[in-house]
Amino acid sequence: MPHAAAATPQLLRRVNARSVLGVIRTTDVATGTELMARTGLTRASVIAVCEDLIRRGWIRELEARDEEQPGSPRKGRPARRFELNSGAGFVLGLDIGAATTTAAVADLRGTILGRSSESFRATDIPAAERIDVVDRACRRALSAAGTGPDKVLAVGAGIAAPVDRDGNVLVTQHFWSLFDVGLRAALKELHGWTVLLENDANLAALGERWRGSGTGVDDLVVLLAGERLGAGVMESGRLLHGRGGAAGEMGYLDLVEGVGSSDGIASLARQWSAADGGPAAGGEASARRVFEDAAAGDPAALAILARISDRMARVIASVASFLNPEQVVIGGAVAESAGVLLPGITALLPRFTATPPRVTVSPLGDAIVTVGAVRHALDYVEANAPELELAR
Amino acid sequence: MPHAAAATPQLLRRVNARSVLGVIRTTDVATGTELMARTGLTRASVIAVCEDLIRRGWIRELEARDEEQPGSPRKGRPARRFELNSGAGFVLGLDIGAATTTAAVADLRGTILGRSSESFRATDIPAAERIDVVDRACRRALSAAGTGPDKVLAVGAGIAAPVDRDGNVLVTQHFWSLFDVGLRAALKELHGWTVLLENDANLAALGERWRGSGTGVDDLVVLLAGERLGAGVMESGRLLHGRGGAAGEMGYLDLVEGVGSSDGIASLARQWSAADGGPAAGGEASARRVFEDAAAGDPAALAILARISDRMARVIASVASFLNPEQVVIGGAVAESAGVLLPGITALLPRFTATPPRVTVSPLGDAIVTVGAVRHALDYVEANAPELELAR
DNA sequence: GATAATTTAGATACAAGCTAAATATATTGC
DNA sequence: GCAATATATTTAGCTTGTATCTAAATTATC
Repeated sequence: MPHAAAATPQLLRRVNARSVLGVIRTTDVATGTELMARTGLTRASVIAVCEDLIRRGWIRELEARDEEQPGSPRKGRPARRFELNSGAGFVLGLDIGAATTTAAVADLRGTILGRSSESFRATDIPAAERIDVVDRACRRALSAAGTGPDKVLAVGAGIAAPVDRDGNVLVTQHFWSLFDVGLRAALKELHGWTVLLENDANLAALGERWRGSGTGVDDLVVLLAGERLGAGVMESGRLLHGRGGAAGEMGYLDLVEGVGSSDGIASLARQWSAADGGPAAGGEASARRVFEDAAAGDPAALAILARISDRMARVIASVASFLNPEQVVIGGAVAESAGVLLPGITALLPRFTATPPRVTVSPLGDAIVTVGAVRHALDYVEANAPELELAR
Repeated sequence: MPHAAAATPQLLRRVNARSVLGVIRTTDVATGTELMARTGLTRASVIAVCEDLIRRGWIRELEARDEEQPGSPRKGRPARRFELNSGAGFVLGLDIGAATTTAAVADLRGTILGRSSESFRATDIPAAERIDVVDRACRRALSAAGTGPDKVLAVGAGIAAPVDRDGNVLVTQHFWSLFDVGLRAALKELHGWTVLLENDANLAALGERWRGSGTGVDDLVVLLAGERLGAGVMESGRLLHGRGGAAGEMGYLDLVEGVGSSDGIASLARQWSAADGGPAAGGEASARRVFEDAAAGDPAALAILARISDRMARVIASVASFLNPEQVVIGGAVAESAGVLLPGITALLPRFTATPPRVTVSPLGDAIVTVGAVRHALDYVEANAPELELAR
């Protein structure tokens, strides 16, 4: 029996409050008149909503201004001015990798105020120790941001494993299974935080659409292309998960001609330069070395980059053919270097797909997942504001 | 400037009316008390909403019952009983193929009451003639259903071309470009109908989720697998379109090992049986013949089916790997015959993907697209009820 | 066959939230 | 100082909801 929630008059206030808050979030300061124009509400309603929001701590009213606003030589009675109380709460964005966890703290505007990275002692440490390291990264980032754990409204966390729509980790991979219930329960108990787990490539897509090269693109694919290829897919502005959260996994590349594996750019550069008798295989720097050598004009390195371009073109084309995104962004550790590949990839695409997307490289660098995690947490906060309790 | 619509008190009635109508749609008859239980509204509100809906023609009140209801030996004051006025309006579902157009008429419950197919004189006839044929199919289907054009609330129409979220046809393909503006404008002018264009595979997915083997599955892929492979993809209960509506196109199969083209099952069966020196290539019946021969134990035919199974397993695996659907349905002209392929496909899947979906065959046969088109039109009607005007 | 129990209907009171219109209040410019 | 202007505030009224009480219709029981 679907017991739908009845729409009571209070629903109107919730809807309108969210709408007003949405406008205030996107402007520096807003007057009542501006809010009327942008929400379609009458002044009485706008004021009532604003007073509500002030009481709940989400916005605040500015005092009479002394200095002249340059852009607004106004006459008439001065308007009441409202602004977002951006420090009323904070969110955490986590990038939990195999070796390192990075935490970022942002205010309600999404301004990142603090960061901290902590490395794990080893890759096979027990879950409790792992959670401890994550917690330490969070605390340090909060300190750096000048705030504390009780001000955190939500935590977005990215891991390199399939995560379904409800934030549950697909348990086929032992390594990450510890994080599913464990992390959420631990941080809930320690600080009362709500943890929103997501796949790292999915968060990268959120981040890229928010503050990367795909701003405002509704049909966007982000390829994390460092060691192993993984995709975060947004269609019509929504993340794709699939039944068990494994959407964006690229195992099918094993079967694609001219590709054959889901190895990433750094991995390929290393393999192929080793095969060429280049720098010893396994070297951390050898991938970067290939790009440097190519920049210096080394023919062997250039040949490797051409092979990588061909391969990436096939990968991107296969995705573009089936999902028809407007844009594909290459992100991850190699994003900076990958810029030189773009002309080659773009030129090859029409050979492999009838619907070639725009291809760009992420400007977010290492922060791509944490930025996305922050966005994910903010999405949650914004969806639940202003009912969400700020004070604690 | 996003001029959001203000939430006025009338919004509540709209929301609640939709919710009440949704319950009535899924039950045969509903009493006030049942509606209270399932909507969470109070009796006063339920009655007010129902009276509204009666006035607008969407539901009607049943008279006092004479006969005993078997399942309900009730005491107490008899309840008022409401039911959907399922004949208050109708929808059309069209399957517009290259050779033939089929129209289906359904009432508000989705019961299909009439069908009609009309063939085109040739494939290169002018747009006006083509639209004429479509119109004739519509009129005949409406007659068969015992209703008329003025009772049509919406028309869902499927074509074998990419259609974007707004119902615009990707103009790369000349053949279909005529249908974009032309069909919509013509039917609007002739009858005042609202035409909702969609890709045929997408409609097949809607149909399959509604009344096929994928009922209620949120992450569902339907493969139209007759002549050319095309996919309709639902993720989280929503259709995927991509930027230009080309999502679900399978051109990437050209690059997949062991596949190499997006030829469908019937096409492959014909090709391979001709190569074997089987029935002359091009014969309409030769595809079916392969399945018949295989059923009779013919080794050559069995070998062809094994090859087809391997190929389909690779196709399904590639999709499953990237989108992680819960289920993949094989539909289209060959769906009936394809049942024998299922064990083979299912057995091969784990070799090609870590996330093998359930694979089934569509029970909807030729009607798969029209059923989906009806569902598409009903979705529109239900989303706009009860504001949508019934009388004309 | 009258009475009690039960179930639903209908009526009344009231609260939340919105609009609309009239009135009041600061500020600028002359 | 006064008009013009832009905004704020107040008041009345509408829609829609909930909650509560009373009335009506039917079945079960004595």
